[in-house]
Amino acid sequence: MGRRKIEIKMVKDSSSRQVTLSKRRTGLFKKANELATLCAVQVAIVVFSPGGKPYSFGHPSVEAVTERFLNQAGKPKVSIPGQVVEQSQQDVKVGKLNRQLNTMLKRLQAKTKQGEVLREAVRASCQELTHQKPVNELNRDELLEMKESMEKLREKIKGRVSEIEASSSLLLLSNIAVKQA
Amino acid sequence: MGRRKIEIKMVKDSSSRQVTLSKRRTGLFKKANELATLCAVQVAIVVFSPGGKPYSFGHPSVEAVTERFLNQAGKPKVSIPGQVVEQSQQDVKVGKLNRQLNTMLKRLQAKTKQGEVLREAVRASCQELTHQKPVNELNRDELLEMKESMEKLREKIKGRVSEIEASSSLLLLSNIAVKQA
DNA sequence: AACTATTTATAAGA
DNA sequence: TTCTTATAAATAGTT
Repeated sequence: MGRRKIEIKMVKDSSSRQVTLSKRRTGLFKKANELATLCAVQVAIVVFSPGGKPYSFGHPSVEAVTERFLNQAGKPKVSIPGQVVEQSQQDVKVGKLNRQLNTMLKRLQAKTKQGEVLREAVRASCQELTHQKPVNELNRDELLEMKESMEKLREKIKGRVSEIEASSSLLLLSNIAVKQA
Repeated sequence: MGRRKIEIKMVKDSSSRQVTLSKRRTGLFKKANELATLCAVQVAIVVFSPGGKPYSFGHPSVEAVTERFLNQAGKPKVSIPGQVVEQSQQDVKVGKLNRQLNTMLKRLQAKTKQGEVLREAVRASCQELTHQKPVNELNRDELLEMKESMEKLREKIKGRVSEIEASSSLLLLSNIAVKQA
């Protein structure tokens, strides 16, 4: 689309590669925005440059769309207790089940990494609060706001712990079932 | 880009909206593929149609790119204990800290949803194993493979629980620090 | 960043 | 849906 036709191969010159990236990234995001508007769809795009810089576009947000995708991608197609199931779903192959378990494992590994980031953030926040930004330098409203944020976060984390413990128990059960065989 | 110029507004006619979606989605994915090839970058696109159908393009994969994005998006820019910090980092505004806490909260909410999907998957797997696919219909290798998968998964979940508990304790500390003010 | 000559994407129509 | 084609839009090479 320009002065001459180009082959779709990696652009060798690093400098022009960056120019191409910048131009085409802009074009891609514009197209995505048009698609979202014209067709009333959700769209998310994430691009990582070779240097590791992230660029993203999302409607309504990258997080909303990608989480939705990740969640439904892992949603098992096997039957759920208490729900009516079709015959085709009852014929699920064992291999499929195994793939699902592996998918869950991968997701959990990702979450473990996220957990490390989170913990580090909390540590940093704590450090910041107690050593780098003396508490008496904050005004009353800022303190209250921060306190609320932290309390909410703590509640969420507590809830998450019990959820995970419940999952863990179920896994123990299924593990025992296999051992009995 | 066609017979005539169109405004970038939602296409009213449902039928032509679907045609537009189909054509433009194809175009968008093609562009993304070209970008990945020409510029040696990672790209992921996710589109959800109004009906909820997901369409995606990823290089090397949607999962790899979106997980990377989600993991690094929350990485705190505040100082980390035990590391050398630059002066500019020590001047972090309290508002920034608060935004980071809010970001963490959002991420946790997303994880909570994921946890529900996971737990349901485990339930379904257990059900499948004990009721729908009698264990004696599986061969020895299949059983061993499944058992291993489950044990790995259980270990990961246990690890995650202790991580979260650690975070929880730190949060309690920081909460107390605020209260003292 | 701007500027165009071209290529590419695509809106309508079949 | 798929194809055709006139036209709008994107962009490669250049300044």
